[in-house]
Amino acid sequence: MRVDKRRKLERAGWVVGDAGDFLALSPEERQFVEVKLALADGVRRRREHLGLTQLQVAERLGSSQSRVAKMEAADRTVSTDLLLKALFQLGGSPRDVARLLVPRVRNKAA
Amino acid sequence: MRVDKRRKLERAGWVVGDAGDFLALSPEERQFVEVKLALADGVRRRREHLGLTQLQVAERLGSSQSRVAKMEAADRTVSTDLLLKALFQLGGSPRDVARLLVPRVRNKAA
DNA sequence: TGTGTGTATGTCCGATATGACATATTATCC
DNA sequence: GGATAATATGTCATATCGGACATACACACA
Repeated sequence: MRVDKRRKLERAGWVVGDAGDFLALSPEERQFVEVKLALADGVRRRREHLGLTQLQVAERLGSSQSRVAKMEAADRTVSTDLLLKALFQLGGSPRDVARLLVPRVRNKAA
Repeated sequence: MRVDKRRKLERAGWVVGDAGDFLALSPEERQFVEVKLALADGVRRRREHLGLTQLQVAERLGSSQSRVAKMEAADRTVSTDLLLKALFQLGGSPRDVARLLVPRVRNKAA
């Protein structure tokens, strides 16, 4: 696992093997986290693509800036439901979501 | 919209235009429901493919038969988090999830 | 340095999801 | 019909989520 990804996980509050070098997550948990991170990235990318601030997105979602920040950080307290709803509210489609989950040719970045 | 799909939505508890003929959902809500139904179908298909009963799946998930039934029915009270976790616990991958979301060539059924 | 703008983090309380249980429905076999 | 197994539905107590707010941090620009 790359270091930046590890950092991201840690900041998101997931329990990481302290001394060692790898996650103490079961394969299933790892996949779930992977999905959540992908959706979170999708939200951020979509927001930046639209040239919006977190505050503007929050208003559009009927939420708050802090929650949007947490969405993008894949915080433990945000559900995939919330991430999906945010993505759709920002113009995404189920197909877009599917693309986020599959690193195929790597979506035209950022 | 096909009738069977409509039925499915209704049974799942989503508000459907009573007299009329179509959903009173915004496009975003519709997309979200679409995703949820796809995941729910995925759970059922995966369970059946494994030849398990809802009770057996429940034990594997540390949940209950009723909850599994609700998952497969895309009940309002089940989150996409739960559906995703169930799919992974049943051997699915993020890639599988992506496939569920895109009706491309229609996954080899059942 | 100070001011402004955007983002991150921590906490609280009301809202929703979850496992558990009871009970109903459906299907199959005798 | 009765009996059994699988699935569906309704409710409840507790756990988790979500919006709101305060506040911290980061980075400009003057």
